[in-house]
Amino acid sequence: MDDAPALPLDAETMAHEAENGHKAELRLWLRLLTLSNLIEAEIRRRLRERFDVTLPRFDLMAQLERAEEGMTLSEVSRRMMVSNGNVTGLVETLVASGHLERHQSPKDRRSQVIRLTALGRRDFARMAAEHQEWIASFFADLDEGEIERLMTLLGRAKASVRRAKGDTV
Amino acid sequence: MDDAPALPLDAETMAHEAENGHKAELRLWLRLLTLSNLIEAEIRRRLRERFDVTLPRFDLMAQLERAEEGMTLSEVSRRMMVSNGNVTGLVETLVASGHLERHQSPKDRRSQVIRLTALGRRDFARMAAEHQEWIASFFADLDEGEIERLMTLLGRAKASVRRAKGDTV
DNA sequence: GGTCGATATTTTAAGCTTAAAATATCTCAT
DNA sequence: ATGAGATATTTTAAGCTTAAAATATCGACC
Repeated sequence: MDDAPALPLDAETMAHEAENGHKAELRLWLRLLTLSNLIEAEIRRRLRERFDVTLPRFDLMAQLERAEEGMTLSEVSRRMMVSNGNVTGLVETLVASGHLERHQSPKDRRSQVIRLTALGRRDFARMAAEHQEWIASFFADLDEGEIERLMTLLGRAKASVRRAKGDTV
Repeated sequence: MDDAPALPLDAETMAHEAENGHKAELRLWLRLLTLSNLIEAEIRRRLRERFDVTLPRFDLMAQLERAEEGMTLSEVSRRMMVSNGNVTGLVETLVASGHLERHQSPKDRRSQVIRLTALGRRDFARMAAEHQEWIASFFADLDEGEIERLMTLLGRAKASVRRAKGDTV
């Protein structure tokens, strides 16, 4: 903690910094974030415009799509990586709009199982089809090899982040 | 709209889909989003824990760091890519905490110029130093070449998305 | 000089998100 | 059986975010 935290940087180190003086890793993070936000904002805009639905609601329905027997709120919350309370509110809305149904779990009286209704499945299918086309068009200028390399590198980055997060623990 | 929207997929197409039946582009988007969210959540957590500050406030201060003469709210709003009303609220908070000062613009009575105070510069410098170390550690398992390739591919992806967004207009 | 469209900012309403606290129920070791 | 700790859910308070409407001012054109 005490060793030279603010030493002037040598020439080689400087050469690795960008025009804005940021380290390569920081520039990478900013580019990643910008791209992610750019895509997400456009998806939100289109979901709203085309289907009058929010992204969180779409994501929740996506989690339930393949769960024929439904899922508990906790399971949805874990998969979406959001808080329990968050899911409570989203489910409330989607039950009210007729897209979801909830039942007490027969095995655990603490739990509720939620499931897409017929309306929910129908509406989600429509939205998912367009959504997939949007995404494909976003990356249309990348060839197969580039997509493959991006997948690999992002996978390695994800592993690195998980390792780094845990290091502190 | 009428031409065969749901034709069964041929073998070659199927081969390009993943275990979960998603197209490569969709899997790429999900991986990108997951990584971005993973990093962002950890940064939010650490900023809160270490400095009791939120990410949007940190981002706003970051925008002002190099603007010796300050910036207008609109300029900040454009650079942060968030709404004007959003900036209004963040500035309110940071002025109250003594990190920002605001002045009427001498040239335009509609505009206000905001600038970091001495406290703001000092606190931001402390936070930015740690923040940069966090990011570096997150990507520590990637070598220089991998970071370089990721930067390039993300840059190409960004260009593709911008092109695709505009296509509809 | 007056008017009109553009720009800067604020306000408002709606919705998302979280952490933390409160309830209810479950599980399991004794 | 029972009591403790774990788990499922909801509630609450605080904060972020946006779109849209409302104000105020600017700039340019007639």
